[in-house]
Parts: sequence; structure tokens; C-alpha cells
Amino acid sequence: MAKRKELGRRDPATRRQAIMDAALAVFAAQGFVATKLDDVAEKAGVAKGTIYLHFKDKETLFEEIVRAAVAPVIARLESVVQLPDLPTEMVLGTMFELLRTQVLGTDRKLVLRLVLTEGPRFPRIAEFYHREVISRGMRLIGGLLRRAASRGELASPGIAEYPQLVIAPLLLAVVWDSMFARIEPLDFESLFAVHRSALLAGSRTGGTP
Amino acid sequence: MAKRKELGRRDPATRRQAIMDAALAVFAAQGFVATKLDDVAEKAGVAKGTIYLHFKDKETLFEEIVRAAVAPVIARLESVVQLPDLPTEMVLGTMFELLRTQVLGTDRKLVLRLVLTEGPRFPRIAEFYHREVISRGMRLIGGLLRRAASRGELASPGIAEYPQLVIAPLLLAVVWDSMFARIEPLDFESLFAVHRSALLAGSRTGGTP
Amino acid sequence: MAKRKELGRRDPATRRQAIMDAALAVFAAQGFVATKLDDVAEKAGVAKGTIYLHFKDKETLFEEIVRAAVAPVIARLESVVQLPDLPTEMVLGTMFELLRTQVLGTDRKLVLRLVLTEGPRFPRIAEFYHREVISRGMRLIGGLLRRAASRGELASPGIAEYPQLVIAPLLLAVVWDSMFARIEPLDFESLFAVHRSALLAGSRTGGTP
Amino acid sequence: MAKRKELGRRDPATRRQAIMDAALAVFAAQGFVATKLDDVAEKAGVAKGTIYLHFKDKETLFEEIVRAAVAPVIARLESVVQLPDLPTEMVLGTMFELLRTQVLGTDRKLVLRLVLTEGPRFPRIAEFYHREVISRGMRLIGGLLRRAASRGELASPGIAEYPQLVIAPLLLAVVWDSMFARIEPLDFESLFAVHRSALLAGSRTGGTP
DNA sequence: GATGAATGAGGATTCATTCAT
DNA sequence: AATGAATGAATCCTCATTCAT
Repeated sequence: MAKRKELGRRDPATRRQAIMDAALAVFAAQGFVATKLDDVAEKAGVAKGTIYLHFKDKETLFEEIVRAAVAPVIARLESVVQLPDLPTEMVLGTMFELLRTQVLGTDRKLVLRLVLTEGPRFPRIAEFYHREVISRGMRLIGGLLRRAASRGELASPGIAEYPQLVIAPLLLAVVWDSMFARIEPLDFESLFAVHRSALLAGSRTGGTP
Repeated sequence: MAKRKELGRRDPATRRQAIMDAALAVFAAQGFVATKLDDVAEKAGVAKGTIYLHFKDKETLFEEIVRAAVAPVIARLESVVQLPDLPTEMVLGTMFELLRTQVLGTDRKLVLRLVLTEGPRFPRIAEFYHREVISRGMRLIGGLLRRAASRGELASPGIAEYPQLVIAPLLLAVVWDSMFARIEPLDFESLFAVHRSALLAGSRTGGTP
Repeated sequence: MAKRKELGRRDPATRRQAIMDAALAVFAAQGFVATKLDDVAEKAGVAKGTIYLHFKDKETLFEEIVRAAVAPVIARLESVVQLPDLPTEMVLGTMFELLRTQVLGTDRKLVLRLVLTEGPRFPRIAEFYHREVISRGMRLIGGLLRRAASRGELASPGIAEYPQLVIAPLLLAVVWDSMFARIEPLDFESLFAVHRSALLAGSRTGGTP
Repeated sequence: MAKRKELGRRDPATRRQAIMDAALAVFAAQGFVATKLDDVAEKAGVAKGTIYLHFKDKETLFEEIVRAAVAPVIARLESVVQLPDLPTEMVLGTMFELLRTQVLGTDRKLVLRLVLTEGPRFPRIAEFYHREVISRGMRLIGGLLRRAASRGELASPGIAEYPQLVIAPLLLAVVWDSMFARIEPLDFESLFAVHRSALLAGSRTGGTP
């Protein structure tokens, strides 16, 4: 009898978001192929058919989740990095703080992990992610690093050529978190701090000849 | 008649290996859930039923592949790192060369990627991998780093606490290779070289006060 | 706002007719089972729910369409055939002209086709159609044929026993039109003319012994 | 426990045929769209999946049924009609006897009906049927009719232009059989006899000018 | 041991019908 | 009355696993 699941989730945008939230959780837990839309529907508190009112199919649902998660972070990153007069150390500090709290500390880390794991089977996702995130992110960090290099702040000037090295620990953190967190927890805040100090180690000695 | 795929793959161990090779390729390309044992059988040149003569089920097959791929590399790593009198730079150089040629350059990169992508759904694999690879690897590198730190060779002495940072670019390389290699190829040899020089950057300037 | 499809299809009877017209088109094109009420609603310019304000369910809608299409033609046929003093040739000519223009030339051919294709799954439709159309039609034509036979006008007097033979080419025309019209068009007017002349062929030569 | 359904239907060709027989029955009873492969499987005494070992999908299964039913009859028809020295009346008699016993009297009438009802939604079937049956059939009968016309045997010489008229009663019979047989049975043998006599009625009078 | 036909549980997707607005 | 979002039963097809040969 009592039909209404818990509370009446009326507003369509809310419903759509509920589906995306539920789907993200299940995709992250099971992977794309193993995810049953039945489970997504139940978790979202809607009927199976309702999903199809909002998303063409399972694949589209997945893509929209990735797209939705990506936009805000990269924009904030850009605003952070483009404050040109701050010391590199502070920019990097803010950046990693942003990544730690806005990616690792939220469901976005699940999205990032999903992109890593499902990307090879979703060329569209891989391309989209490269275009919207990797490409922009590498350009941002590259600019930052070149500036730092010109000031002699970098541990090794070659780093400016490989901004991927700056980001590598984020990848590691996401992977570690999903696989080894329970076996051997890792303090990502410290990890990032050490990483940053290593990147800028040159400044330590560059200051006093 | 005798349609034996080219030559008769007679002996059981060879057959078993053929299945594992084929399975690794398909698992890596499609992921665990999406892999069809039909495809594995065809690629291995055996009948589907034959797989079950060698492996209890799909999951066991997957686990055995990972176990088999892991053993040799870590042993060689240990032998490399435990040459105590070589300069850190040389040890790191040899290590990354080993990773580049013996992991990135072979099917083992597929295994590593599979562990990354399927690990969360295979706690047994995650635990096994942590115990046999991560744990031993981190201990090895940790020792190396502490020795380097004590000699003042490290860009930032804190790195000795986080040997994961040394390995992070390998992860990045595996992920990049599988997703963005076609869009934007990356020279992993240079990447690793810059990484090493950054890790040891302190030695450059720290050596002569 | 007021997005009323062009003009407001206000009055209920018009609305009901619009639904039936749309449904006939879709039923004819797709068959009963494959017809989606979504498509019917869109074609009719109403919301899906509105269909249920006028018809109990999909099956009822189908039956009402058939019932509505049948009534007028058979009545006109009766009036044509019951002009007793006209020569058989002329009566037949008028009858086939009626069938050609009022059935083959209109949406009624779709109804006829639907009865052919869906009849076996709709016993109620089959019975209704037999009672209202077949039975009356055969009686009409049977009377006409017996009169013609008594005048020695028929190619073969036995035809009077099987008025279905008179109608068979109409069936053929409906089927051909729906399936082969594009591959090999057929001139139904000539076809009917030849058919009539064959039926009455006896009169040609039988007249002068 | 007692797995084997009734008897062990071993031989693959037999199994394939069992599926086609079962499918024909269900297709004929329900129509293509409404047919559940579950029902086909049960009727054939096989598991659902087994159907897919023999046929790519539901549509292919349908097409193969039609193809299989078509071949033998048309070949026999050709052999009948191509006996050039027999009187037309006898050729037609043999032909309708063949149609009555080999089509109306067997499951092939179901195939014919299916082609009529599903053809418009299966352009491939419609084209195939036109090419393999209609086209060849019409050519055969056309030749026969022209020969008959040249001998003055036809009720109306125009018939030679429309061999479809010769076949129309077969269509009628198939349709009537599926829809009205229970309400008002029809003696197709007599129907065909009268039809033939009407076609050839000209011979009656043509003898004595 | 090896085979591959057979099985049937499982899951994505569709669509008639309902009902709150 | 009219709407169209929501529902969930229904069905095609896949594929891991079994087993008779």
C-alpha cells in the first residue's frame, strides 16, 4: 500500500540528480558493466523505467555523470592558478588543498577513478576527459611550472616539461584509497606536502649561494 | 581432419599458459566482467570447456594470471635495490629502467592495469597484491630512500616516508598509456628521467655547501 | 504559452476522431502489437493519458476503429446492388468502382488490411466483421449472381455459389498494395475490369446460339 | 532428475527443424511481434538459449522459416506447368490440387499467411518473396494463360495479362481459413473448381461458332 | 583429457497503464 | 478534462557453466 517511497521526490531536477548520485555510487562500487540499473533505481528511490526518462541508456548516464563532475573543479583550478603574483609554493599548496578537499574528499574521487578504470572502454569519455581536464590541467600547471622554473624555484627545471609529474600523486591517492585504504591507510595531506616540497626543493638551496 | 590450430598444442602446461596469455589480453582489453570466455578460448585455440579443466572458474583464472605475473619482477627489483654500495642515482636509474622495459614494455603493464581497475572488486587480489608487491616494493624503496637521505642526496628528506611518491609516475604511465597514448603520446623514458632528477635534486646543490 | 498544436482541437468528438485517425495510421503501418500509444498520441496531437479518457485500452481503441470504418461502405454497397433492373455488368462495374475509390483509394483499405492481419488474434473483430461485412456482402453478391445466372450472364453458373470469388481480387489488391506496390505496381482498375469481364464472359458468346 | 525433455532430440538438424516448426506455429498464432521466444523454446523442447545457437535472432529465425517453406512448392509448380502438351484445364487442375494439398493442407498455409501479414514490416521478406515466388509464379501462370488464350480457351483473353487473378482465390482461402473457418467453413476444393471453370468458361462456347 | 552444444539465470530496455497535478 | 511523469511487468538476448560424447 503506502506507495510513496519514503518521501515524495517531486522536482524533476532533484530526481535526475538522485539518479546520478545513486548511479555514481553503484558504478564506482561495481564498475560500469557489472552495474545493474535495477540497483541504481532502487538506490535512487525510483522505478527502473524512470531512469530512461532522464537518460537515453546506461552509457549515456555514465557519460553525464562524468561530465557533471568535471566542470566545476577545473574551473576553480584555473582561477587558483591564474593568480600570477602569488609564490609558487602557495599556489601549489592551494591547488593540492583543492584537489584533496574537492576531489579526494568528495564523490568526485569516484568519478576520477571511474574515468581511470572505464576510460579505455569509453573512447568518448577518454577524449572528453583529455580535452576538458587533462589538456587544460596540464596547460595550467605547465604555465605555473615554467614561471617557477624561470625564478629558479624548481627542484629540477625539467619538470616544467612534464606537468603530469605534479599530478601523479593524485592518481596514486585515488588508486590507493580505493584499494589499500583499509589495509594500510595513507595520509594524503602529508603525502602531498612532501611531494610539493620535493618539487620546489630547488628553492631551498637556490636562495643562499 | 586434424584441424589442430596450426600445430598441436599438446602438453598441458603449455595449454594452461596459452589460456592465461589469451585471458590476460582479453581481460586487459575488456575488463573482467565484459570478458567472454568464448573469446578467451578462441584466442587460446582451445574449446571453451577446456578452460574449466585448468581453472575452477573465471574469477580463479583472473587471480592466477595476476599471481603469475607478479612474482618475477619483484624478485628482480629486490636484487637490484639490494646492491648497497651503488650510488642512489644509479640504483634509481636501474630500477626505472627495469620498470620501463619489464613492466611498461611487456604484458605486465596489462596486469598492473588490471590490478588497478579490478582490484576494488577483488579484495583477495588487492590483499595479495599489497602483500606481495606493494608492501615489499615500498619496503625496498623506503630503505633506498633512507640511505639516500642519510647521505643528503634527496631533494626533500621527507620523501623517505612516502616511497609511494617514487612509484606514482609508473601508475601515471600505465594509465596514460591505456587512455591517452593515441591522443597525446608521452615519452616515459624522459618522464622517468626528469622524475629521478627531481627526487635527487638536492644532491645537485646540497652536495657542496 | 498556449502551445495548442496550431489550433485548439477543443470539442471532445473531434478529439476522439483525431485519436482514431492517428491510431488507424499507426496500426496499419506497424500492426497492433508494435503500435506504441506514444506515437498515436503524438500523431493525434494529444497527451498519452488523453487516449484513456476516450478508450478503455489499446484493444478497445482498435476495435472501435474497425467498427467505425465498416458501417458506411456496406450500406452504400447494399444500395448499389439492390437496384434490380440494371444489367449485371453495370452493377458489377459500379460495385468495383465503389470498392476501388471508397476502399482502395482511402484509409479504409488500411482497415481492411488490419482486419486481415489482426483478425485471427481478435476473435471479436473477426466475428463482428463476418457478421457485419462478409455475411451481408456475400448475401448481396450472391443475390446478384443468382439473378445473373438465371439470365445466363455468368461465365460459369457455379459462381453464384461462391460469391467470395467475386471479392477475391479485392483481397489481392489490398495485399499487393501493401507489399509489392513499390516493387511491381499493379493497375487495379484494369485488373478489376478483366476480372469482371471474366465473370460475365459467358454472356458474350452465350447470347447467340 | 530426469532432465531430458521427453526424448533426447540429439541430431542438430532435427533440433533446428524442431525450433523452426515450433516457431512457425507460434508466429502464425501470435504474429511476429507478439511471439515470445520463450514459448517457441518450450514448444520445441529446447532451452531459450539454444535457439540462438541456430539463429542469429528472432528476425532471422522468421526469415529462415519463410525461405525454407518456399523453395519446394515453387519448384514443383514449375514442373507441373511446364508440361506443354497437356490441356490447360488439366494443368490448372493439377496446379490447384497442388496448392490445395501442399499449401492449404500443410503448415505452408501458415507461412503464406505470415508473409501476407508481416511482409509490410519485413521488406527483405517481401522482396525475397516477390522474387522467389510471386515473380516466378506469375511468369509461369502467365505463360500458361497466353498459351490458353491463343487456343481460345480463356473466358476472357485479358486474363493472360493478370495472372494474379488466377491466384487470388488462394489468398482468399488462406485468409478465410484463418479467420472465418470456424464461423462459416468453406469448401476450398469446390471453390477452386468453380474458379477454374470460370477462367476457362470460354472453351464452352468457343467450340461452335 | 578435450570438445562445444545445451542450459537458464540474469539484465537492459520498452511501453501500456495509472494518477497526481 | 487534459497532461505527461512515473511505474514495473514483460521480453530479447548474452554468457558462465555443465556434461554427454
